[in-house]
Amino acid sequence: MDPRAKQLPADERRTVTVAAVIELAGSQNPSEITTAAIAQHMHLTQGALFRHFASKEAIWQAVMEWVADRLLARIDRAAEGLTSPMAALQAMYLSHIEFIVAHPGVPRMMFGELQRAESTPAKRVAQTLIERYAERLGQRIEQGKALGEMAPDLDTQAAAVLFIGTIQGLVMHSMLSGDIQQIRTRAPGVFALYQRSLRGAA
Amino acid sequence: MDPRAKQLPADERRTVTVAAVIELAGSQNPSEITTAAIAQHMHLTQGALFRHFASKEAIWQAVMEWVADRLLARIDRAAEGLTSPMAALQAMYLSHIEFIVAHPGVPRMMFGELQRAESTPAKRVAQTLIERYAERLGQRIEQGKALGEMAPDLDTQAAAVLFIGTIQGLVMHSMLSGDIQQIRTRAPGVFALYQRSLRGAA
DNA sequence: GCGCTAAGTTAGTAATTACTTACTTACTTA
DNA sequence: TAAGTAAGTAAGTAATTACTAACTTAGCGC
Repeated sequence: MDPRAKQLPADERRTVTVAAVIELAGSQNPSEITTAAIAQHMHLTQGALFRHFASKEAIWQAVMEWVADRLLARIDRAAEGLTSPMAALQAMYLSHIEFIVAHPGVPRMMFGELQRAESTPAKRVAQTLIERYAERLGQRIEQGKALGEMAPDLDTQAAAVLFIGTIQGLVMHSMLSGDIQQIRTRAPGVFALYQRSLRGAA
Repeated sequence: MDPRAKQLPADERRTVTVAAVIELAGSQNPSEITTAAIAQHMHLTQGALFRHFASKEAIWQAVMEWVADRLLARIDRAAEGLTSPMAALQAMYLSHIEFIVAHPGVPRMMFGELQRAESTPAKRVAQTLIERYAERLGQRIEQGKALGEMAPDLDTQAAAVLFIGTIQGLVMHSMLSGDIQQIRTRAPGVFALYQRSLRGAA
């Protein structure tokens, strides 16, 4: 049934490894993912992993880089060409939600990495990701104020923090219910509220 | 300097152990806290811990119970006697922020527990805590709608999710900056936005 | 088809970790 | 003060984990 792993060129094997970790993180605590579990999930022996990665930490770094690249590309593509800053924020929000539904392990890995005390390479990648993300949010919010779509007295940084909190709240909720799909049905309602907070007081 | 631990009665020793874990979680990844580290932090040998707790899991359960009791008591006390639902939410919010500043390890532990795949006793306590928390939020929001302080068409559950997200966003932000105190200065701005979203559209 | 190299396997190792147990010390109370 | 008990110590153990090294096998260029 599981005769033996097909041989793959090194870069492909690395790609597949990253995918395996992302998948595993969807169903178990990322900090408890062992190299043995990763290898097993790929139908490979544990030792083979170390032909392609110098250490477990290097695997995590590759995983976080994959996440950073894909997520930023995704929200950029979603907001591309949208002149309305509010519409752009909404598009970024919804594409982020879809990303999480497709890869439920991602928010868990992100939080897990940021939690670390030491500054590992993987943690630094996660930090840079959020910084870049916040930059993009800040730009759109500033635009929104300039164009009159958002309240002129809006606290840009608070609005960026709340945007991320919006998603975090949904993630928290889905972890409680255990059903990731729920995040999709709850998302619009939460964003509607967020939108109101940007528009200004009554 | 550190001659030997003073002997303590069992219940006091358990209390001190919980405090030690909470403290440790403030400066390191909760999932990496070992029983040896806990014991060392209390100036005790590792073996002594198991005189008072059947297992490490039992320690975590006690810790989460401590958190649940204190946090719920704190937000209840803060909102007590406030007739305005909006003012009550704000009081709960601010007292929660103060709780986090006093015990920065708590949100990390909460998230870490909820992340677990298996249903451990500690995880169940964390789940119950959030459920109770959400209940209280829901009550106040419903009151706010009934009294006209909040938009009548407000999505109660979305508002509760966003409330928690509000705090989660601040926690995320503080984990990035590495400075927990920042959460205190950023908190009012974020709550101001949240408040706007409850009041209703322009 | 031959030979070289990249990829995978197998069976380790050292370090760490939760937990145990036999013994010792401190405290209480009769 | 003597005895009993609760609390703490010291030195383990078995299991797990990341990583290694000696070997086997697959696949590609000539």
